[in-house]
Formats: sequence, C-alpha cells, structure tokens
Amino acid sequence: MMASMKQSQLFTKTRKEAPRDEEARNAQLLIRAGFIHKEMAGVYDLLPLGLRVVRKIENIIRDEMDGLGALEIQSSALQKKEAWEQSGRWNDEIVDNWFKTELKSGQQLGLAFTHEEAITSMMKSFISSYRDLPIAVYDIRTIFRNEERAKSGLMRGREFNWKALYSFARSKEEHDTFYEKVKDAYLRIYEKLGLGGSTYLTYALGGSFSPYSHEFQTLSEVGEDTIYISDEQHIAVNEEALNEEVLKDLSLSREELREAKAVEVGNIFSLGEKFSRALNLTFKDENGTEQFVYMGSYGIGITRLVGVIAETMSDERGFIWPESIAPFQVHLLVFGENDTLRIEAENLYHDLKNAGIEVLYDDRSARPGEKLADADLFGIPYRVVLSERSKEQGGVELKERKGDEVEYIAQDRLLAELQQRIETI
RNA sequence: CGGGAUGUGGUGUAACGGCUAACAUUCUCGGUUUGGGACCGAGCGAUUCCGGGUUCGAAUCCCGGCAUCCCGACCA
Repeated sequence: MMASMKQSQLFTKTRKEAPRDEEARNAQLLIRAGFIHKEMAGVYDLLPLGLRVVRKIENIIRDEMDGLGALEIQSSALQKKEAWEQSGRWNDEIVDNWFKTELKSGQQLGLAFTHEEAITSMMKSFISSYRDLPIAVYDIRTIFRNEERAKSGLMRGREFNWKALYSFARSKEEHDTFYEKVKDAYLRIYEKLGLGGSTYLTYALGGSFSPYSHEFQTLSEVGEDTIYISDEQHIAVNEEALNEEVLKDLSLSREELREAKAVEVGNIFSLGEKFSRALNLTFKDENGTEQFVYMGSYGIGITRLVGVIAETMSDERGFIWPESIAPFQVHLLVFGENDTLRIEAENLYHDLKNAGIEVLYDDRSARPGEKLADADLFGIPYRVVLSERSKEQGGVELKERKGDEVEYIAQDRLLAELQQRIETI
C-alpha cells in the first residue's frame, strides 16, 4: 500500500447522493465517499480508501496481539466437515448460518464462519507435551455467515473481515491469566481506535465455564443490543444477562445502571476443554498423564468496526476519522491552475511524503468547491490548502477536520507543525 | 424464515392506462471560469428487474419469480 498518493490516481468517485438501496448511515457515507462498493446485500468490496482504513485497524490489532505473545497465521476458508462433526456443529439444526459447498468428488466442505474446530484440529499436529504450552495464535481473514437477513450496511454482513485469537493452556489458571491480559489488550485496541469512551466491557450470557462471558459493546443508535451501563465502573451488562446473580457478582444495583443501544464489536470466551475433548487435543503433563488442553477464543469484527466508526464519527458533510485509522493523515489541496502554485504544491507533497507523512494530494483540476466537499467527505484529519488566498495570508492554510479553526502558516513551517501534531502510533 | 415497502439511463428522481419515457446529475466535446460540488452551448447514455396475463394500447393494472431496504424472528 502506497504511503502517499495523488488524488488523480484514485479511480473511485464521490457522489452527492446516497444510493437508494442503503438506509444505514455507515453504508451511505462509505459508498458516497467511494470507500466501499456494494456487491449484494451484506456483501461489500473494499475500495482503496476503505481498504486503507481496514489495514490500519488490522495493524492496531496486530500490535496488541503480538504484545500478547500470539503468533499470526492465516487459516483456510475452506474447512473439512469431519472436524465439525466431532464438535457437533456441522448440523444445520445446531448452526443455521453455514455456507456449505462441495468438491467435484462430492465431498462436503464448509466456508469458514469461525475456526475453533479447524485450529483445534490443526494444533493436534503441534501440541503433545506440557513443554509445548501455552500457545496463542491469531488470524485475520474473511469469514462467511449465511445470515437470514443482512442489515445495517457493514454492521451485519454475510462476508466480513475479522480477527480471531485462540489460546491453548495447560490449566484453567494459566488460561485465566492470559484471558485477563486479552481483556486489557482489547480495551487498549478500542482506545486506539478512538472508541475508548464509548466502548464497554460487557457481561453477557454464553460462558461455558463461568456465569457469564465478556463482550465489548460500543454505543450506537443502530446497535442491535441493549446494554445497561455502570458509568462509575465503565462496564455494562447485556440485557440478556441482567439478573440478580450477575448484578450481585459485579456489586451493582439496577438503580445505578442506565440503558443504551450498542453494537457488539468484540467478544472473548473461555472455552475450557469443550473443543479439546471433542477433537481430542491433549498433552502429557509433567507426570506423563494425558490432559486436555484448556482453550479460549477471542474475536473482533473488523468490518463491523469500520461500520460503527463510520456511523458515529461523521457529521452532515462526511467522515471525521480518528488519526489512528484515517486513510491518510494529511489531505493536501491546491486551488487553481497557476503554474507557480502547482509547482509549490508538488514540492510540498514530496516534502511531506518524504518525511513519512501519509498524504493524499488533490492535484485534480477540479474547482475549489468540489475539492473542499470531497475533503470533508473523506474526513482526513488534517487539511492543507495552498491557494492564492493562502499565499496572501502567508503560506498555507491548515485546518483540522474535527474543528472549525483555520490557521495560516508559512510553507517552510508546515512539516514541523504537522509532525508535532500527528500522533505517532 | 413471517410481515411491510420499493424496483425507471451510471446515480437521484418524474411520468392520469394513451405523443418519441421527462428532469437533474455524472460522462464526452467546445468555450468562459477557479474558496464551498460554477456557467453557457452541443452530444452520449434506457429492452422502465425478469416472465406471464388483462387491454385497441402497460413504466402504470393483475399473477408468479427475483432483488433491495425496513420491522420481527435469528445471531460463538
């Protein structure tokens, strides 16, 4: 992926009007700005700008996964039926959102919607002794879910990108320690994505070996979940798990909780021996006794995160991406066709680019109005304008997308100014 | 999967059962323009989702299918 580029190279186009077949704000804006293209209901192509956002989110996640000591792999999308039969999940009565297909030979295959079975099966090749553990592997890839009803743009698709982390431990204690570290890593991820304030560690049902599981919910009006928030502890309880037992466990009372709509942006599960028993993933302990591996799985819906962020970090003119995931850091615009200005803009572009700043340079011969409208729509954090007017004011104009303040600064000070402001991650 | 709505140039819309399916935008060409999606002129672009039916005549009415959106159900 190029760090910087000229806008004239961008083949996508912006639109003034949202397509009729999208009602969700996230999809309307992402399509208007040319970040995604709709293939069919619940299925979207990631275009250059959208892909850049996704890559940045992925890299934030990668850093945190690496920090946990997890190693990245790439799992296959085609999965064999046998592993799923061992866990009992091949049956459509149990899992109804499978996409299944078959080989020419007639052998049945599944299109991955999760990887507990596949990874557990795979790890049998690599785990045999307590010396091999603990292990954590993660995977960032496209998965498929045959949703009966796709909805809300990127929020609930049939094909989407996600990150899955699987952990393999010798004991519950070893697992629990790792689980807590993952919890913290997740919170740091949402923080880095600019969702820290609106994302809550949420207690939900579904824990195999505890009264509840943990999920991460981000406030949004388009959310499908209702959560009850404790502002004091910055945690929440999913409506489905709002019972006396859970409240007591968390030392919470109903009175201090407030209700809100939210989107599930991640979840973490202690799987215990559920899959290791089903697929017979074992290790020999120090005494030579065979034990089942204690597992955990941890997911983050990357595409859905793009949807949530698009939904919440935008105004009537377009996106307001946080610096950490904006497709570019700086949007450089030049107005008019004046040769001197054009040369200066070109030089500025190269200076910023060579300094390692990600610049989108609008070198098109479009009119100012169109360039400004596109800049607002794209939502790149810093907008730099070079024009006759800016020259009269002493150099270039600098404006942050999120604010209204316009500053004029000398061209030779621009780089230093930007370097000072732009967060380094 | 139950219910509702909608399908018309690339995009957004209009058109009483009746003229060559209209307007805006995009796009192409020429000209004038350059700080909030400019203006003038000339063009290109449609099997009105698909199939059947009613009618002298269907974008329009009826039936079936498909697609998309929304509500619900569902949702490791």
